[in-house]
Amino acid sequence: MKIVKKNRAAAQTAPLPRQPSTARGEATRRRLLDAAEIEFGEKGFHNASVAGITQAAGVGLGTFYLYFQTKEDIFRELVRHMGRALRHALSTAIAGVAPRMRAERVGLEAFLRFVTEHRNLYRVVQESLFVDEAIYREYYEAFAAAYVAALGKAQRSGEVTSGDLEARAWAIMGLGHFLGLRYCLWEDRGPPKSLMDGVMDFIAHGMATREQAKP
Amino acid sequence: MKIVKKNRAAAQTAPLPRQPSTARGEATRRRLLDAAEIEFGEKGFHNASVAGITQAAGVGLGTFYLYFQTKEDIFRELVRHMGRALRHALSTAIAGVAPRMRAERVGLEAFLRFVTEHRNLYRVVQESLFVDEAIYREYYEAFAAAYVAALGKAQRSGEVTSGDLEARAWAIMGLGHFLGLRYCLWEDRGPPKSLMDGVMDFIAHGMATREQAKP
Amino acid sequence: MKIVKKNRAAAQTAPLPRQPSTARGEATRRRLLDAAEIEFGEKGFHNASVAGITQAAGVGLGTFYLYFQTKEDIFRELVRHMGRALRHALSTAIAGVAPRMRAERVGLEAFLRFVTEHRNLYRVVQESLFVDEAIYREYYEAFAAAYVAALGKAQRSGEVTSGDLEARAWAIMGLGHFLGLRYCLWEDRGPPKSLMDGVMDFIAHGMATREQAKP
Amino acid sequence: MKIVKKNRAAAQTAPLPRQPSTARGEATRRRLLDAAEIEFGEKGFHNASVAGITQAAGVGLGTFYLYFQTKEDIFRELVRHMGRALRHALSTAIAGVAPRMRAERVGLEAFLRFVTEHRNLYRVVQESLFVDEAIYREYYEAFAAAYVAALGKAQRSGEVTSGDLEARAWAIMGLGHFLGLRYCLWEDRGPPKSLMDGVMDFIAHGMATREQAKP
DNA sequence: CATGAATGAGGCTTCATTCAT
DNA sequence: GATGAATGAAGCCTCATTCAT
Repeated sequence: MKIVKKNRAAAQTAPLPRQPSTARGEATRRRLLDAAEIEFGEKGFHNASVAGITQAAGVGLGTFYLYFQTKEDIFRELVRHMGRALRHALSTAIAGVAPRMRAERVGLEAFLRFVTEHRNLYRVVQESLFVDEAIYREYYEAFAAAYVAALGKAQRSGEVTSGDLEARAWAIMGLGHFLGLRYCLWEDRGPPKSLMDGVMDFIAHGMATREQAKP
Repeated sequence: MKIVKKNRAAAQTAPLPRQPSTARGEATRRRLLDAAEIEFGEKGFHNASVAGITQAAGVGLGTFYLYFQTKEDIFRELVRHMGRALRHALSTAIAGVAPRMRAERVGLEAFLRFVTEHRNLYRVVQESLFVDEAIYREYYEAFAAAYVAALGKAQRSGEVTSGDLEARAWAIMGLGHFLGLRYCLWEDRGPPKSLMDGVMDFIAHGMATREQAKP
Repeated sequence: MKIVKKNRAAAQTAPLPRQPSTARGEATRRRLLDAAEIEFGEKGFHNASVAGITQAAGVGLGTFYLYFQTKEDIFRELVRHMGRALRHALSTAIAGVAPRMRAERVGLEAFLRFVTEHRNLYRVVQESLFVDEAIYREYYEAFAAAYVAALGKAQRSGEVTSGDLEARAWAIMGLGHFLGLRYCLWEDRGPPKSLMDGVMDFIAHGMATREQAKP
Repeated sequence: MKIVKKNRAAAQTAPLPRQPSTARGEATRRRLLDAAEIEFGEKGFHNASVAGITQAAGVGLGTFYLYFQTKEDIFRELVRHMGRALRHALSTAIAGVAPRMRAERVGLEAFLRFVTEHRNLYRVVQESLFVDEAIYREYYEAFAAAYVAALGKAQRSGEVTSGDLEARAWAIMGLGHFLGLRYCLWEDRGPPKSLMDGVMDFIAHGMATREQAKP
C-alpha cells in the first residue's frame, strides 16, 4: 500500500550493477575505468563528468551505470586499483633485495617511477582525501602497515635503528609523496641519480653533522 | 594536470570588489573569511556554498560579491593567508633558536601545533591542489625557499651535512605533512614527546645502523 | 484532461508481440502478468520498472518485449483482466440470488472480498485513471452497463423504485469504491457484518427519517 | 574532517526555502502554484515537469526551488489547498441551510460545481493517492470527520436515521466522487436538476420499494 | 554598504526499449 | 524462444553569479 520510491542509497532489494559476466562486458568496464583515470586525473573529480568519461570510453551514457553505481564509485575503484597496483609494483621491485637500505632505495625509485608513469592515477589518489576521506586513509594505512612490517623485520635483523616504526613509515611516505609531487609530477622526469643519492643518504644517516649534539 | 574550470561568466565588466575603506567593511570582509575557513574546511571547496558562507557570516548573499570576485577567489585568499600565518608562526618560533637541529625540532613542533589549531585552514591548503594547483605550488615553493635558505646557512656553519638542500627541504615538508595528517588531523592530538624524539632522531641521523654500508 | 505521453519511439516497425503458441510461452506470459500485478500494485505504474517485473518473473529483460509491446500495454492488460475477473466474480456470486436487495448485498460483499483479495490489482485499476484514462472509463462503463441492466430488470419487476438508473449505478459504484478503499485497503479486513447491515440499509432506504419531507 | 555532502532529504542545517517575505515573492509563489495546478491537472504528476511549470509561470527554472523543495512538495501543497478550498466552499454553501436533507443537496451541488470549476485541482487530489498516499488519506479523513460531525448533529435532532455515520460518510463521499467523475469531468456540465433529484431521493430514501423486505 | 530574489547552465541518474547473439 | 548489454532522451535539482532595490 505504501508507494515505494526508488532511492539508490537506500536501495535494499535493488540489484547491484551486475559484474558483467561476458567478455564484452568486461572490456566495456575496463574502457570505462581507463577513461575515468584520464578524466579524473586531468580535470579533477568535480570537474570531470560522467558524460565525459563515457564519451572518452566510446560508450553510451547509460552504459556507465551498468558497471558503476555512481561517479564516486568508479573513483573509489580507481583508488583501490592504484593501491593494489602500487603495492604490487613495489613488492615486486624489492623482492629479494638486500640489505634493507638497498631495498629502501629500490622501493623509492620504483615508487617515483610509478608516479611518473601513472600521474593521473596518482592525482586521483591524492584527491580522494577530498572526495572520500575514508578511502584515502584506507589506502595509506594499508601502505603503512606493509611498510611497518618490512621495517620491523629489518629492525630485528639489526639493519635499522630502534624507534617508532609507525611514525617512521608515515614520515617516509610523506617524504616520498612530496618528492614525487615536486620532481615527478611538476617536473616531468624522475629525480636524477644524484638527487636520489642525496635523499637516500638523508634517509639512512639524517642531516646532522657528526659533531652535532642530539637536539 | 591542469584543472579545467568552467568559466560560467567571464565577468569582464563586473566591477572589481572594492577594498573596504571603512572599518565596518573591514569587519564584514573578516567575517566572510572566517566563515569561509570553516565552510571550506568542513565541507571541502565543492560542497561548500557561497550561500553557506554568507549565512554563517551573518551577511546577505549579495554582500559576498562586494568583497570577493568569485568563490575561488576567497579560497585562494585563504590559502595565501595560511601561508603567511604559518611562515610567521614558524619564524617566530625558531627565532634565535640554536643549534639548527634544535631549531628543526622547534619548527616541526610549531608546525604540528599550528596544524592542530587550524585544521580547517590546513585542509583548505591541501585541497588547493585540486582547486588551483598554481597556488598550491606557490604556497609550498615559498615555504621551500625559506627552508632552503635556513638550511643553507646551517650548512655553511657546519651544522648540516652537505647535500641537495632543495630535495631535503621537500622531503622534510612531506614528512611533516604526513605526520600532521596522521597524528594531528586524524588523531586529535599533537604527536607525543616520545614520538617527536624519534622523528627528530630520524631527521638528524637517519635510520640506518652504523654497520650498514651506504646504500 | 488528456494525459500526454512521451512517445519515446513510435515503434512503427517493431514486430507485434507474438501471441505465444506454445505452453512454455503461455507460462512465461502468465509469469510476467503476475509479476506486473505485484510490481504495479506495490510501487505504482511510474515507480515500477520493466526490469523489476522481469526480475520478479524470473525471465530475461528482453523477454518482456516478446509478449508485450510496452510497459503501458501490460498495464492495460492487467486492467482488462481485473474487469473480467471482477465481473465474473460478481455475476457468479449473485447468480440466482433474489430478491434484488439481497443480490445487492451479496454483490457488494463479493466486491469487497475481491478487493481485499486483489489489492494490487485494484490499485492498478485505480491508477489507470492517470495512466490511460480511456481504459479506466472503459472499465467502469462496462461495469455500469451491466449494473444498469440488472437494476432495470429489478425496476421492471417492481423491486426497485423508479429513477435514473445510470446515476444510481455510478452512485453505488462510487459508494462501494470508497468503502473498499477505507475498509479493505486501508484497514486490512473486509467491513464487519454490522457495517454491511448499515450500508445495505442506506442503499435500500436512504438515511432520511420518515418524518422528513423530501428535500 | 568528515566531508559533508549535500543531501536534501537529510539536510539538517539546510535552510528551508524561505517563505518569501516580499510581495514580489508572494506573487511568484502564487504564479507557480497556479501553473502547477494546470500542469499537474492536464498531464498528471509524472508527465508534468518542473520546467513546464516554471515556463508556464514565466519564471526561471531555479526560481521554483526558492519556493518549493521538490516537485512532490508543490503537489502536496496543491492537495492541501484543494482541501481547504473545498471545505470552505461547502461550509459556506450550507451555512444555515435546514433541514439536513436540504443541506445535503446544497452540499452535493456545491461539491459538483466546485469539481466542475476546478477540474485540474480535482484531478490532482485524485492522483495524490498514487503520489503520496498519506496526503490523500489526510484529505479524505479530514473531510469525513467534518461530515460525520454534521451527520451526528442531524441524527441527534432526529433528521437522520440511526446507523454507522463513518460508513455513511464514506459512502456518500464515494457516491459524490463518482458522480463528479462521470457527470462533471467526463461530461462537461454539472448534473441536470432531474438527475440531482433522483440522486437526492436515493440518498434520502434508498432504492428499495416499500414492499421489499429488508435485505 | 547591503540585500536576496531571480536565473539557467550543467550534472547525475533512471529506465523504456532495441538488437545482436 | 530467450537474453542482457547497450543506448540516450529526459528530468530533477544545485548553486555561482547578477542586479534591482
